[in-house]
Amino acid sequence: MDGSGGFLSNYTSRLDAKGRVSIPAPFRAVLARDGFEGLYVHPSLDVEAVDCGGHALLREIHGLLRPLSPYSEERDLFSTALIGTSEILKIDSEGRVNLSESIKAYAGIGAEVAFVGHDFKFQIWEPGRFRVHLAEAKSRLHDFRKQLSARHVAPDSPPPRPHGARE
Amino acid sequence: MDGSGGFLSNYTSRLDAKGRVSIPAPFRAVLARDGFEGLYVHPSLDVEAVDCGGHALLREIHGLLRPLSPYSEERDLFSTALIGTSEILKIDSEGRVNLSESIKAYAGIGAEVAFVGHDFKFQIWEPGRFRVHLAEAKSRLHDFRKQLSARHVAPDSPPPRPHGARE
DNA sequence: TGCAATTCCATTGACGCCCAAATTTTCCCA
DNA sequence: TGGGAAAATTTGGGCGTCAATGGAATTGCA
Repeated sequence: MDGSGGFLSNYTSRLDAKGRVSIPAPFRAVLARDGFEGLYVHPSLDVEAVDCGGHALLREIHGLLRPLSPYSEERDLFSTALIGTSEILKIDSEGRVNLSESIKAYAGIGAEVAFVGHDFKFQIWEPGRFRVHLAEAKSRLHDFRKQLSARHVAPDSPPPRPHGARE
Repeated sequence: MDGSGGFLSNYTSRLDAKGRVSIPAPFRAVLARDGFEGLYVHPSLDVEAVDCGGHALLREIHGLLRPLSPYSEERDLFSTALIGTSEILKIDSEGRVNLSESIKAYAGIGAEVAFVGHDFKFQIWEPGRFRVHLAEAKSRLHDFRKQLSARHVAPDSPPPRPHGARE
């Protein structure tokens, strides 16, 4: 099912003999609503996967660049990494795309890919790498929540604060 | 009776030949009041069960992401664990859902499931695991209350040593 | 003209959707 | 307080649609 929100959940599927993969139908529904023609794609900045999306993703990218001063080195770097390596893939009438060689190389993609929802965009991973990445993400999230809860309720160990200080 | 509050009590039922389970009617009433279309589902962050709900649960999950800056590595990572593993299940006209394979795998679900109310959300468990979890929860709660009462009785004596110093 | 890439078409299987039966629960009245 | 009727819920199944996949045909390019 597909709510009215963004890209959600994850799906794995095989490339066929010609190297095509069908974008999961729920994701296609989001793209259709977004109204972008084709699929906007660029290598992800900090992981070995590719970011995909439509207008919403583009907006996010431009939002990242806008605050950077026009001729700064920083802006140049981002612009090179994001825009310079972007592609727009065609989506055939069946909802399939053909990943370019450079994309497959970057993400280490072979016979299968994993589609992973990130609300305004989704990522394409080599499934094995994704499993590792997901485990890492869960573990980090677990630590993060532990910190949060430790701060919120200190069940039976009142912080060794001298007096009755309100926080 | 079903109050006007959240998800309450627990129910167990079997999956049918097509792998469907009907959501207990009292829970459906809560969902209807919540107004969410479908059932928002996510592997629980703390236990081997799945969290289910509507807008209220969605708010909890997205609330973890909101404070993180848009294109940060941390944001990406957490959204992998949160959004990438969420699903929205369709509820048929009889109030049944079809659990995905990944959900069943995560929770170890076979032929039966237990629905457990948690106020603003409910969980789906493999019944055996739930019994174990419940037993442990009771035991932990017992210890916890013991500490509390001990503190009351001895108002100014040094606080009793906490139990399990945390996993 | 041969090769490759893209578009189009067909098959398969899964899933959503609807209808019907049976069991359980609720409520009312004797 | 017990029986029984009515309603609601839980089950089971059938059918149609859509998505995924594989192959065929057509077009463009060398």
